[in-house]
Amino acid sequence: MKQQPLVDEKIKAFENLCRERGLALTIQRRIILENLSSRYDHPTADQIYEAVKDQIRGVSRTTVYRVLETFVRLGVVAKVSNPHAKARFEADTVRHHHLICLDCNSVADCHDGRLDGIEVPTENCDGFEVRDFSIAITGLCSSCRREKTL
Amino acid sequence: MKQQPLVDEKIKAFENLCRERGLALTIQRRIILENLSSRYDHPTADQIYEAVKDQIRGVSRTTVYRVLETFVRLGVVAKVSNPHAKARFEADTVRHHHLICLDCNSVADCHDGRLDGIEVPTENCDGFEVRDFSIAITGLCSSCRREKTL
DNA sequence: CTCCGTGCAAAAGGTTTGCACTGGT
DNA sequence: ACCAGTGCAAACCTTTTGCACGGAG
Repeated sequence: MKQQPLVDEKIKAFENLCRERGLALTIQRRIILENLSSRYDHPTADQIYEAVKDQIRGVSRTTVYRVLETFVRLGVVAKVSNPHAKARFEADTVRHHHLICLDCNSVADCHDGRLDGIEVPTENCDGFEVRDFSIAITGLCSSCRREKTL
Repeated sequence: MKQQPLVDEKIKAFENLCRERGLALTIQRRIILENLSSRYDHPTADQIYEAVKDQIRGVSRTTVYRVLETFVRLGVVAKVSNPHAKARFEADTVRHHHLICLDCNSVADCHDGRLDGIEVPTENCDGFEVRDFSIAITGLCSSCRREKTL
């Protein structure tokens, strides 16, 4: 689990954002953000639903989808690109990259300073205005690698 | 449109692959590959279906999905990661990167030599075995940018 | 001639939408 | 008290699957 302080910060920042914009700080939003902030994996909407349904009496899958969509729109969480159908989410908004396993489809984070300095062509590509970038590294995660050699 | 020679090469390579592996070179496979190889965008399975259904009498959506899956398995085309639900495909197998528009969700290619030299940490990340990588650059494409300033 | 590949229809997810109610501000 | 946010159910859309037929090797 991530350090509690990080989760608290995230929640606090979101509380402020809600106040600023007059958004309702509902139990659903709070617990979903709390859950997503405290995990390392990149859960799908459904996995988040499974995780929070015991904490929020009678929460619906629909709400999870809507809350996540709101978070994405606010820039509080990110939708992770991956080559599979399901959308995956993460609360880490610091620039980092993703290790995507070709075998088990898991998505792991990779914070590596060496990759931060990469210069993305800002002007060259047909007038495209660069906002951010992320590297998707595909390969085999350690556990799938282990299985292969067995 | 891409230069015709590129399409021809792609088809020829696929013909050889079929011969080698004893795969059937059906009209469906040929026309779908021809279509995907000749376009610059990153069409969804459905967009390809729309494009080829007039050329292949009575083709079914199912076939398009299955043919694309076959191509991906053979490494002839790639499934592009993007932060939206639908899978997108491309026939360009040379390493390159993607410009993803936050506004219109379009995916454009970016071949930039400066990005080819990037050293991805091969050993650091928890025993992950790196196979390949691709950079997803998010921002605004030129036409969406133009609209915004209007 | 033999199967692989296809078409059809139906199922299986994942995600979105309309509407009425409820809880946060 | 007002209205954004939620729950429910149903719709929607993409993708997958089972089965029988037909065409490529």
